[in-house]
Amino acid sequence: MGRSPCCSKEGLNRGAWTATEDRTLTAYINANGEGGWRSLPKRAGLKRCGKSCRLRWLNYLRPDIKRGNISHDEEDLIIRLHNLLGNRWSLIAGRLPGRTDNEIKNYWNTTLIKKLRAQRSPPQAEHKAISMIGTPASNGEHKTTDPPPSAQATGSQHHAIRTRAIRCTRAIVEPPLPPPPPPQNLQTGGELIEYAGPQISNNVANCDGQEAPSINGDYPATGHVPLEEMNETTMESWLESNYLAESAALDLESLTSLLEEWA
DNA sequence: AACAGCCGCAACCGCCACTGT
DNA sequence: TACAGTGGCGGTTGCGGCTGT
Repeated sequence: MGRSPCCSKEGLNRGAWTATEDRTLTAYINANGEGGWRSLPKRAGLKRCGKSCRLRWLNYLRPDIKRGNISHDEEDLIIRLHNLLGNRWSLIAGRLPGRTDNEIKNYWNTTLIKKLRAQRSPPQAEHKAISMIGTPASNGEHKTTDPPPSAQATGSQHHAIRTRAIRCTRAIVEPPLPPPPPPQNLQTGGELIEYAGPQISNNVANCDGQEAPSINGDYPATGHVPLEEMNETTMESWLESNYLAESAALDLESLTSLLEEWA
């Protein structure tokens, strides 16, 4: 690959993790908690890069990980969220409890791309299908002049949000977050998606230092939106009616901020 | 049975934002 | 303000299993 390593790899194990390494890492994190990834390998007695430990824990060892068998509803949600957010896998994963960004990214790049490309095979349906698999954020602000592979394949025209998630953690006032109200399920086409919605406190600044829309712990009270009807438009209106009724017009930027708050 | 090609997924990488000094 | 350290993200790679010949 020819890239310089992010940290010294001398004497470090690489490649697939062994069961022993997994046990060591799990035991250490169970005893000491997450964090301090750079120094964790030394403290835990692992010959691994800290980044590698973090990735292994987050993508594989975490106890709440749900692996394999992505359901039809989950798949549908991934497609719709991707249509809205682009390749912001961590945000998408945040809407799918137990799923990791890496898993969703892999699933998208392997399974969904092909599936959706196959769907668009009829020429008349091409435009519609293209809009489903577009990468809006990538189109808008991709770092290079070359469009990303998915955009090359699709050439979609979408709202550009951002390619990378920007962490907005500045809280002007940081009251302890009350526990969220009991989850309210969003009715989907035949199944229920557990609502893992916002835990947004008052007076949280957005990226511009302005106060974010006041949500004040209000949670969805209306509008069971069948998943099959959920698209960019219905999702916006659903979000607007349920979260932003008191705020000014919802634009995609604020929607993105909202979704980031959820994550 | 042996080989080649394909595919899925775990892991690695560089980049960037955030935080503390 | 500048800088270094750290954490997190998305893109990419390559290994290993599976399938077809």
